[in-house]
Amino acid sequence: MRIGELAARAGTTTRTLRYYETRGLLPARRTGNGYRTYDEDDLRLLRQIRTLQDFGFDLEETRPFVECLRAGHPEGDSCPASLVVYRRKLAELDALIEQLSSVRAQVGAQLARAEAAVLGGPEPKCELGGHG
Amino acid sequence: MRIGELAARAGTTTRTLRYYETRGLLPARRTGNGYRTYDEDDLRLLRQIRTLQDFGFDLEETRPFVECLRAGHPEGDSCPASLVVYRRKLAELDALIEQLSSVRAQVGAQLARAEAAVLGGPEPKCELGGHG
DNA sequence: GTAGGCCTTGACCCGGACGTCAAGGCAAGA
DNA sequence: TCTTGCCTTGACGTCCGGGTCAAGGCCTAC
Repeated sequence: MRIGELAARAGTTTRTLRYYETRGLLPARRTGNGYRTYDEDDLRLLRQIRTLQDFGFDLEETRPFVECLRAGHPEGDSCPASLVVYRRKLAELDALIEQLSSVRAQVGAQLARAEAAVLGGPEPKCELGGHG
Repeated sequence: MRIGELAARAGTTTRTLRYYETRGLLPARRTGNGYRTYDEDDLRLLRQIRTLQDFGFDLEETRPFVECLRAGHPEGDSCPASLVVYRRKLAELDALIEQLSSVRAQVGAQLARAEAAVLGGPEPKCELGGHG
């Protein structure tokens, strides 16, 4: 199939596929007139990339999965390198969620304090340890 | 004070202050020779901006707080517009945390599945299992 | 008078994942 | 033949918060 069909079947754009090719992630064969041509295996690779992208993996992080599939393994995560990426991503997610939760708590406290100030006058000035 | 001193006292850079000025967020008075000049109130505005930036607010979101202070209110969040930003940010944080938690669960499940497959699953095409 | 440190504006650079033209080639239908 | 639609490469734009020069002005100290 050509680039337009592949893009449509994967729910993405031709621009994206050309970009992946410049990154060496999804190279294409060419027909006589220079058109890119892809097969069902390429669609599979592309869907692996897209799934991981939807999870927030950046392009480089999808590479081990793509290479794993291209090497003939049944799944993109059938290789140790992919598992390494999974574990690193889990650690990143945990750290990020923790940080965001902390920020959420602080912003929530600020909002509560500011709302109280509006209602009851400018008595408390600090976010912690109220007195008086 | 001039731009270098203000930057140093706020723990930021002169480039950042000039950038804020282009955004209309922290305009500066000028001396006869064209140098920017700031006072203690500007330092206060700048610190408000930096605090919110550290929380992940983008620059535009800090504007209501800055204008609130500039209007003479005791705190940057003493104005309704600031509270609106607080609430919207809380909603964004909640949505983001929820989404990341969902992704975290899915990635965790994928990792568990892939690890199980490596240990005992069907892998006729390769011998990643190690111990057979 | 000159070295050094601060200041000015302008302009380009970074990353990530593409979007959006521009100019033209190729294939198929009416 | 002409139109339509898909394809090609190349190049620039986007978002965001600045970083990093470069060329030159201002002020002070020695």
